[in-house]
Amino acid sequence: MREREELIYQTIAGTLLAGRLAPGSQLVEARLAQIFGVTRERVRKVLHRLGHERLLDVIVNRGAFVASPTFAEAREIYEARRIVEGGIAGRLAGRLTAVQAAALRVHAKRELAALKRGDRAVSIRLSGEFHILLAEFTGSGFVLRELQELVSRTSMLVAFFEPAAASACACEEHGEILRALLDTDTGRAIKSMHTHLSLIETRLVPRVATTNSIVDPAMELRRAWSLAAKTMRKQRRAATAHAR
Amino acid sequence: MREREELIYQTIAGTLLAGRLAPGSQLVEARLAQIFGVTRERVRKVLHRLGHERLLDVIVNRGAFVASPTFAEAREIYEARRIVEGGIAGRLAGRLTAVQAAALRVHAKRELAALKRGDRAVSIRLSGEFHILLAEFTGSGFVLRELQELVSRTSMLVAFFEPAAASACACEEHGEILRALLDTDTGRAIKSMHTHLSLIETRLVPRVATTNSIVDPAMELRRAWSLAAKTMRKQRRAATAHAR
DNA sequence: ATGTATTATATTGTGCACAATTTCTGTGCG
DNA sequence: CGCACAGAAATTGTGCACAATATAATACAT
Repeated sequence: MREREELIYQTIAGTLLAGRLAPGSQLVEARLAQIFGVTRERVRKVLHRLGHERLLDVIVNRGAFVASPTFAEAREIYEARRIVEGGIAGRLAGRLTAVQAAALRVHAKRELAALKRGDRAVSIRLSGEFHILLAEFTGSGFVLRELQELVSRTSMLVAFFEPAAASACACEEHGEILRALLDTDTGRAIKSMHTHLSLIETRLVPRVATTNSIVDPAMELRRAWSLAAKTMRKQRRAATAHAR
Repeated sequence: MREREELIYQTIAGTLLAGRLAPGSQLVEARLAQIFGVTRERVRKVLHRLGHERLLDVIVNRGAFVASPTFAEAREIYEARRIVEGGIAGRLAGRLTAVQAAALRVHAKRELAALKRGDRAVSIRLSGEFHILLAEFTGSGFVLRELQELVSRTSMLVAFFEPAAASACACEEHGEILRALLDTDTGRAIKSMHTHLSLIETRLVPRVATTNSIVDPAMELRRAWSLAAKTMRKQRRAATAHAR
């Protein structure tokens, strides 16, 4: 029962992060409970957790709604990232271990490969992981968690504000950041990180509450859930098969 | 009812941050519910929230326990602060508005005054607020929240690891940071922030699970609660008096 | 006496029924 | 037609009783 709750969380969070849910639409507890086959209290807990993490707006006596980020909020997120990732870059410059540097080089190579063969989905994912990787290398669990939250919210933003056509991730900038980090010039490392984030930010285009897709949120979640349940069964089968 | 829950949260959090509760001791839901005069569910919610903010360790099926920070964790917190406050300093250097600079100068003066007249309690509080103030001036709500959490956890640490005698806050260092921020030399600003935090860190002294005070947590909370209730009544009286 | 199984106790976790609140809907009135 | 208002419907919030779990105490065997 405990792991099912976690799976529900992952399902909703994933759907949210992918931008498949129309901003502002309500997630009704009873409805979701029915879909996921649990009691309302379980769903309720998950929704409040997502509210705490700012992926949902939960309003007392009214319910949980898909966060509808404003353009101003988007800029604030990027400013926050400049600050904390600037801090990360400053702390990491000239201090990377050999294995860390190697890992980053490998990662950059994979990014380039994905970009070249035009695999947009993988490209986006890897591009985000580069930043997470840097956070990991600070050795601070706190910083890592914070950056994960920031990156999560960033992906919601790009889902709403980024024209699908663009997003040809500025992969070379990661290379520049890496090079700066290997040097001992902290100022340069920080600066390259700042300009990188600012460049990403400029790709966002403001728009006025465009109804992305007015599909029923419940519908979309049902789909995601059946998918998750299927893969879970598959994994479980594989696990039992491996057990004997 | 809603505001009472908030008051309970504030009471427990405050007592925790002041280090008045022995690390590792359990906060039993039923007991607290009785003390605060609410149902167990209300207390339960507050405890889980405090767990999410890492002021309590909540373990499933076992309960909520006062976090007992290890020395290693303490060092991790300070490292995290170096990273994010380094980022803040780097972002703020040479960008402070006139009013911000003035506010910081006033604050520094108040710190010095408190230190000179030996008011330790105020001195500690102001010393923490200096950092919060800087976070505010970034204009990023996200960064502010993060730093508040870090500062909260720092005050728990000093309560456990700092010899009461010391803590003669290195107030002059704040002055140096301020001066560096007014300059446009970002490198210097970051460096002074780093050294400041490192100096604070060295004041902590490791010790092996010293039982600070083995008072019953419930006892201490009861005291804090009666105090909070009293001040609340006073405020309410004042408010109604003002209303007519 | 010591280690182990077993019951007892204390504490947390959960489903459910109902209360409180908000939103929707229709109706009457100007 | 617009607007205020009452009632209905939908939705969230909460207390309670009981289930699940972990810890302590006890009995028992070696």
